[in-house]
Amino acid sequence: MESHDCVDEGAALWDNSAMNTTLLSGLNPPQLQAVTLPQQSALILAGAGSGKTRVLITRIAYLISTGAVSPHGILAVTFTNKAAKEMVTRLSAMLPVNTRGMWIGTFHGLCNRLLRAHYREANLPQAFQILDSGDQLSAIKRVMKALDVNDEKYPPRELQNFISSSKEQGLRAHDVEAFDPYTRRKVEVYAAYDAQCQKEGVVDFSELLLRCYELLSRNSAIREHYQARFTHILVDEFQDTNPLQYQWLKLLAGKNNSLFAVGDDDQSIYAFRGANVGNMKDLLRDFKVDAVIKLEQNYRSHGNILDAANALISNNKNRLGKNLWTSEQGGEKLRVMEAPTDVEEANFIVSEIRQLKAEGLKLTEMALLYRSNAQSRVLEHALVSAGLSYRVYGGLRFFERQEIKHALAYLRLMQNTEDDNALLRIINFPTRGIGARSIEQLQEAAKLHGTTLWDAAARAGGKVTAFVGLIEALRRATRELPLPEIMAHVLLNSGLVLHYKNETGAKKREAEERLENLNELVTAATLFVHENEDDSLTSFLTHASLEAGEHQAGDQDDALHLMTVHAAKGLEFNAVFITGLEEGLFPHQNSQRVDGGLDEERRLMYVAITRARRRLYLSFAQRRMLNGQVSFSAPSSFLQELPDELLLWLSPRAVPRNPFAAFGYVAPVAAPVQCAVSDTGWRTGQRVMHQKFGEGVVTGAEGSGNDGRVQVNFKHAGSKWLALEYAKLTAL
DNA sequence: CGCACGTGGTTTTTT
DNA sequence: ACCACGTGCG
Repeated sequence: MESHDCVDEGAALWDNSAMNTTLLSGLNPPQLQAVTLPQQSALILAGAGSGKTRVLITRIAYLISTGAVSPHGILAVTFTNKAAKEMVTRLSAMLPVNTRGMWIGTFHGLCNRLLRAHYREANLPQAFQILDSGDQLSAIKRVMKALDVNDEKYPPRELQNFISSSKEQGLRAHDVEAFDPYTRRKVEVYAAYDAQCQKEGVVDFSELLLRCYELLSRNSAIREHYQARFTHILVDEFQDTNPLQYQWLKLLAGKNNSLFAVGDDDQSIYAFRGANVGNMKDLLRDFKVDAVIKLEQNYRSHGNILDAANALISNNKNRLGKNLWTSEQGGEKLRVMEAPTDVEEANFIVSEIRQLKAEGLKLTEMALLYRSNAQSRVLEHALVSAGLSYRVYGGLRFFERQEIKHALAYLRLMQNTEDDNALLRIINFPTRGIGARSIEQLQEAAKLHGTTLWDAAARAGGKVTAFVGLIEALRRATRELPLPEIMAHVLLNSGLVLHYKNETGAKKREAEERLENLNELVTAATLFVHENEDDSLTSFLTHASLEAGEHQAGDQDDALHLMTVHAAKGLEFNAVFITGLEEGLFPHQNSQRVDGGLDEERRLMYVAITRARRRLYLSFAQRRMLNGQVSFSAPSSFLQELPDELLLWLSPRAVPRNPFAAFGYVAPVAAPVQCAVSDTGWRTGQRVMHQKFGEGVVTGAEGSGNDGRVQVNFKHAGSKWLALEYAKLTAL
């Protein structure tokens, strides 16, 4: 990613002293300091584009090449499989030793590895299966049904959230404080859910971490073994760790090991899923870190882009403090466009893309970013009409597709008959005449005898018996086969392939795609066998759950990148379009409800801006289709936070400078106004004063004249609808 | 059993 | 506007 990588030089690599020069050349002073730090815990505050991944990898290479540690003693943790893979690849290019002794992986991957190695001590079956969030949700629904929980009062999704976030805080059901009946009921479901998972031999994602944490904290022999082994623990994207992950790291680090954490508090954009930036400050305290190293030189963006990013982020409170700079001063100004509608915004973007393309910039070098997925629609439409190829990132992943999940469920059930989730998924898919009624009977029988559904099915009759026979036949026939052949056999003999082949009419196309995916599944299995030593079925199923897989074709085409700002973190492009910069959309209106929500939105904007290397477009629309209705919004307040002199307006300037910005006043986020066809004389975005409620911003209006009413978001009193007949409002 | 229609929700997401 | 999910009918 960073341009100057220092690899090769054949023989020199084998010579320690020569190698270090090769390794270390091209590092700037703080980077060098970070890489060559003596054994101690450290926090590397690494700004966007400052070479943080490079530092992390070079640090490992340095430690090994100087003999400070053998590969055996390295534990490197990331959040995504992609990051872990990149680390392994770059490291093996840099080091002549093999990377095998090192443990490099995601939190979940590493915990899985530990739990497999010590499954008895962790009280798990050897071949325990991993539930993805979809599986987890259906498991929760089953528990709720069994406990007769009202799913209107307790939406399953909310329970899922409750359980996951409790686990991420390190709390078991009995640890959760419940003072009201509502919470007590949720705790009950939590406890029953965990019991069900235990019985069925499955674990969800957060369970992997919590169970592993408990294993290490309760079993001193195992803990001490790994503490003695992993003398150097390195963590990427540390700002994204949740409390449990941090506790896990602390446990492994013990008293003597060093924790080398790399992160950027300004790029913390995952608080909504439990990430705790506070871990950075805790780290300083808990590990008595005396040297915080800041990587502030940016190798990615031109000066103007960086200045804009710095200006924006300086509005945030509670930063650890960091200011990016670059030797690439100046560059182009940021281009700002106000369009009347979302459609015209998209058309403008298309014409700019065409222009850039004509100038020789590849489509892959451009990215279209937006705050929410729904926004891609209009953009896609414009791109299709213009004949520009693009790829939307995010969305359904390979192993999450329905047909793939069905196929894997057969394998899971064959391997572990206790897996009720898997059984329920396929007992009647393809349909074999086992209806809801029969399934209910099975569940009752299982409950009555305290057995699994499989055992109940074995004792049932008729069509259920045939199903049990099918699974057993599949198991028998594939016992001795290699993985890809098991896969192919199951696909053909389960009736899955036939089912999709028989599809006609409207569903034909869809079925064809599903068949292709099933084919791809055999390919994936073949690939897996080639790439992994452990080519067992269990191992493949784990791979499927833990690595839902980007498994999409078309990477080689010259296609534009479309994605949410979240998905863009860690990437960079020559030209970036940040779209939909409207108050209520970006910053998103919902962020208002959350403590620190606006700051997180601002960090998100910071991430978006810093993706651009040379050219950055900022665009917004006065009016757009939102949730099936036309809504009107004011320009994003973030635009006001960017210095005037860095902006090049391609449309007449629409954003007034905020005279209060200097005093730290930030207007509340206004919701996009729906159906704002009104004649009240008040325009959304207008700042107003009310005698009782004080200062606020008009966020909506309807009706006309004194019969109308306006919605005002007050700085202190919150959002209110006011009838104009009575309310005395003055414009500010 | 399978389809048709109705209903509710709609920020961001990795494992 | 659109999608995912659930219920009720043929």
